[in-house]
Amino acid sequence: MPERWGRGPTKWWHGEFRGCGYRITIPRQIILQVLDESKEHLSAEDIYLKVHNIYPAIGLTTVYRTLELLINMGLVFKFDFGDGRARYELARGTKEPSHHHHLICTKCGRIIDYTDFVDEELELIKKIEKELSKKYNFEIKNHTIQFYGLCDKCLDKEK
Amino acid sequence: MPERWGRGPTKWWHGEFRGCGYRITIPRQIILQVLDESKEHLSAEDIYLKVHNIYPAIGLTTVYRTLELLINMGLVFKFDFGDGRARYELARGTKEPSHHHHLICTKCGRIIDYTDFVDEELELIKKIEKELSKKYNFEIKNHTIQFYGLCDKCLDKEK
DNA sequence: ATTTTATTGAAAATGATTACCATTATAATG
DNA sequence: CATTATAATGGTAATCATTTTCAATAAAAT
Repeated sequence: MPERWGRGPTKWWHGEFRGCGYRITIPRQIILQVLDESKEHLSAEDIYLKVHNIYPAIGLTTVYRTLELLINMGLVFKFDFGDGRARYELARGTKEPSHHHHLICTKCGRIIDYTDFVDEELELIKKIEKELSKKYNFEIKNHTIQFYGLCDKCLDKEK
Repeated sequence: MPERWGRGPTKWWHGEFRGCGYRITIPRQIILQVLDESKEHLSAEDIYLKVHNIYPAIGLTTVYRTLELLINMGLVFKFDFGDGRARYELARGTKEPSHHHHLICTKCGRIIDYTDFVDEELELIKKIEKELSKKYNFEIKNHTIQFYGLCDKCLDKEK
């Protein structure tokens, strides 16, 4: 759904920004573009490097600051895979609805996204979400299911 | 099951240590004691402070080192709730089998352990684990289910 | 075009975790 | 029990991701 709002590079999230009283700036546009173009779980530095390729004047500080803003707006999710750096991902990717279920190798840090059992999982998750948010009066915005262990390569190396 | 292996402070994990060629030292004993006596999700510093109360000569470095050792031995699990500090927990508590399913408030960092739906969840988790480990040749050692959002107190404050 | 004020970027500060290294303590051996 | 080899320790310094600070800049309202 590109360019639905008139000519020029007007994007879907412009309205969200204006609605919150935030300004639309070049760094913010490019950071969102980078997030939108990558499916991977990007660290702040990953994002910084990609952004830097497009527009070198943008600093790492701005990347962190913008990510925090986007998280508060609900446009970005932050993940922690236990390797000391956070990962960021567009909440509502322009592609399919995101599914944050991972296999994480505790040795090499590899992250495998699996999409098996999506239906069964989401059914259970939805049910749990409903009950828990009622019981604990908790507003659930996101969830993760992570399996930790050793990937095939690291299992081989152990022998 | 206290003191089953003769007199003196012989613990269940002594065998595990000797089997791996590791020495049994005072810091290690106290760190394990502290972990065993707390149910909470302790940070390294939490553990350090508790350990320090029992035996002040033990340093923070040793706490970190010992935790890493215990993780590699499979006796301790490390968690990351996204607040910048890792949390540690005995894998096989002397109490009930541990269940790492949490509600995490992204505003104040509060962590709620819920034990609802345990049976349903574990049934699905077990099934998924079986299939995924086969499909990806991945040795699964642990898993987490986390829901992120706003807790009741932080919801109140928003108004 | 001017003005207000949010946003930015560089550098410094912070906080958790890790590396270094000389000292100490465990446990194997005589 | 004394000796010895070496694993383990603890304090300090280093590292790395993330935040804070602050003067300069740019967005958008006027």
